[in-house]
Amino acid sequence: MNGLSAILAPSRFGGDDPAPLYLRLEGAIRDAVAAGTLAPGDALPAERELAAELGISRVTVRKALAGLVAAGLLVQRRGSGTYVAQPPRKVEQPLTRLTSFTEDLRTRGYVPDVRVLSATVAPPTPEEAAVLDLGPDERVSRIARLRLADGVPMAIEAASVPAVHLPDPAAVGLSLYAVLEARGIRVVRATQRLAACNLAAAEAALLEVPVGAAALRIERVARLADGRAAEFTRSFFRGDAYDFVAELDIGA
Amino acid sequence: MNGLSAILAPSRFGGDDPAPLYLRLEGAIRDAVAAGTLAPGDALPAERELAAELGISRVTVRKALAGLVAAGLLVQRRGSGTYVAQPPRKVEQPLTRLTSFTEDLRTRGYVPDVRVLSATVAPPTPEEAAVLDLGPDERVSRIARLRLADGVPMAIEAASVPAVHLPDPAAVGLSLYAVLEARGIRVVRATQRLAACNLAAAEAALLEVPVGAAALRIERVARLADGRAAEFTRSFFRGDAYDFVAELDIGA
DNA sequence: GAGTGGTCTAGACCACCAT
DNA sequence: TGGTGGTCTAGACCACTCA
Repeated sequence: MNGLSAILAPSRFGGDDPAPLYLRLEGAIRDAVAAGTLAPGDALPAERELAAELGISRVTVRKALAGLVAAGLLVQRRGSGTYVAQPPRKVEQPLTRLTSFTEDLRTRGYVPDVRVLSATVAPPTPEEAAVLDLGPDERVSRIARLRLADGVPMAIEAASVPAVHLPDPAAVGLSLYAVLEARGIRVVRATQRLAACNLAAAEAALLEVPVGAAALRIERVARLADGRAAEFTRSFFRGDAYDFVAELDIGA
Repeated sequence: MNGLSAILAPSRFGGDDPAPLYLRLEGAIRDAVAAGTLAPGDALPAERELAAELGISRVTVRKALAGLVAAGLLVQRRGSGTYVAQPPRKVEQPLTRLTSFTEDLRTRGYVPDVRVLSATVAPPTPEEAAVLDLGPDERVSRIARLRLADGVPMAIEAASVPAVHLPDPAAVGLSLYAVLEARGIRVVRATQRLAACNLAAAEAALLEVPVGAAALRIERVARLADGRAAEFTRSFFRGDAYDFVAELDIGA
């Protein structure tokens, strides 16, 4: 017997609230987490136990839990149980400077790390050809990396660079710009597009968040002093772990 | 009889794919939309019909559809049916200038509109008191608005301003800054924090997107020339409808 | 009134994790 | 081995939409 169900029960249950059962259960658990009755790391009663004690079906309990897992409030581990999630530390990043991810994290006291997911050379996709201004007979080097802070996945970065600038993408470790710089390629400015999206299964798995979790999708085109595009990068930053900060001036 | 089920069936069904049924159905529908077999606005077969023709249960069909609704690929209308979503036009906004939402939209060819959700004067919350540097005996004016472009909800804006600057929040229509300016209050710069989040039920309903849809949460603190904070605004921008663009210079 | 999605149930089997 | 979450079923009732 676990007393938690008893704690959850009175708050929104039993009344003649017309809201769906699963939403009432969701709200009750949200309240318990907000009130501290359920602390990060705490295990919830098993689904079957919750269902039995609340007198509702397990499917309904699962629907409530699914909503909270999608919201990042709970974590479910198969074979183990359901737990209150640890709220991650937020990382801040300035939006108006072209900074090194690695240095950025280090100066903020995190231990940066990177995992190279893939490194290939291939003909450009139509999108790459258009953005990087490449002919169909030229080639692009692609490097996909997973960025971590203190061991926690923070972002996926997939960069495309004309192969003439980066013949060996596998040589890239922490910093793409360091490798480019060593070859005399200096990026001086970039245009960044930023939007929110729900993560698909593949990206969610890499970032260790539930499918559908919110992320920032950032597309960056970096250019040389002469205006030629030298890099196209698409990144996915975990929405629950990253804050971007911008200083704005008054517009015209 | 609707031929769509027959079209969906062969692509990933029937094989001994070990993936869960609902994920296979999700993939099949994704493929059909990507291939154009299902075009935006098209109605899908009814849930019961899909279940019957595919020989699976309606609960499983619903789980697959729920994933695609959360991803923004489908729209469900109670009593009517399930439809392929219309991909919305994306609005671009520069991130490095403090611009007027209304003017911004107008110059881009949209018809801007606003709905005032609430306008109140009240004692500050602890958060407002800290950010706006208010004493507990001072008061804040709050104005919550829904921004629309061509009639489509784009963003929710909840602004808090010291009441001495804005005695009558109900007087604010399209532009908060215009009202402030008329009283001689000139905002000259702002700090903006930007993160991705999954929308809760209340915000999702206002923006007419499914619960859990990705949004940009932007918190802005605007300041006067003397550095005093004059405005604190928290906004939620639809992730599927808004792109923020920033020009970056090379960092130190 | 017929059809649709929204909710809910009771029960089943599986894969996985812990002990 | 026993408990956990993950998947799936067949059937039910409701509220809503649309003709």
